[in-house]
Amino acid sequence: MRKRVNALAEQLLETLEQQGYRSTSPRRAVAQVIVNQDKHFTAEDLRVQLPSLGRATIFRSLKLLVETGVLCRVLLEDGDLHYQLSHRGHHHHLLCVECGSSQDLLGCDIEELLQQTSASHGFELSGHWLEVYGRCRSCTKPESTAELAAV
Amino acid sequence: MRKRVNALAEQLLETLEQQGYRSTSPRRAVAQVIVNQDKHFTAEDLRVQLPSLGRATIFRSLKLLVETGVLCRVLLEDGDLHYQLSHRGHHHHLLCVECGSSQDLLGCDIEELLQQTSASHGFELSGHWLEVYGRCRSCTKPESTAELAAV
DNA sequence: TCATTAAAGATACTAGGTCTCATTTAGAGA
DNA sequence: TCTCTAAATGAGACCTAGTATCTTTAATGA
Repeated sequence: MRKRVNALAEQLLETLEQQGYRSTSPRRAVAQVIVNQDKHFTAEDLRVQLPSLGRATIFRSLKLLVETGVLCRVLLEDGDLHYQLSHRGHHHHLLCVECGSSQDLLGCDIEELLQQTSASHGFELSGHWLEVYGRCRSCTKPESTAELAAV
Repeated sequence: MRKRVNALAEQLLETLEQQGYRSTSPRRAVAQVIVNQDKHFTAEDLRVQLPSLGRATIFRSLKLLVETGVLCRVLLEDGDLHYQLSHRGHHHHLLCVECGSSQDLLGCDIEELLQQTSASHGFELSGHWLEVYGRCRSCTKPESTAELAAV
């Protein structure tokens, strides 16, 4: 388990190195913490888990990881922006408003639909941002432990 | 021209009054400036145009107008959130990345598509956020004044 | 017109992020 | 392996967007 996580963290650092960035010990620490997150997180979350790193270093690392495509930003319903690992190029998220987990939205042919609709408005499409909110399978299960605890 | 704008500003204030909020002179000033904007704007934009109002008042007014549905927030490509007048309930925007203008996206059956796709992920849909970016008709026109000026 | 109470203004504070600058360090080359 | 240099770090000032608090002002119903 530990090994797999470290391997994934290694992968992030390799992505940086391939783009000419150095593999430093603060970056290794950030990568390790990021791959251990089980949901989207904020810079503050990292800061708490890495109290020995400078604040600026954390923000710089996040920015770099977003630029290199390792992380993506997710927009919460209230307008807050969080970070999470990005597994593919352009994609969208299904965000559970209850547990905060997120899945990638697959098989959604929104691009074509948007292309058509934009064209009909005389608009030359260049990009879009889509986030989908709801409750995931385990949060909708009536016999979930959360439900039982609440009763 | 002036009159029409004032009438629209009056309408915003009436919406507030109908919900039990007072029609004060700072709110009238904010409403007037808002209806004069030709694109999405920030609190800072209002502050510059209304230097005599307190900062907190501007933020309070914006918050109130968003809550009452008069304004909506638009997400820019870089993650910045701006404000703009909202003409309908739930809707999406086509944002021109060149001139900053925005149109409402009409005739986009995205809700149904998302409903289906979410369901196939075992996800109970509760909401979504969509912004579409591109270039509007006048910014794509090759003989636009902007193009000529640049040559 | 007066009393009540919402709203305003001033200002301190918070969150999230950037900038500057002196110091440290990764890693390329001798 | 040592040395050099550019890249990266850490500390902390600063910035932007927004909230909280507290005192004063003013809208409105009686």
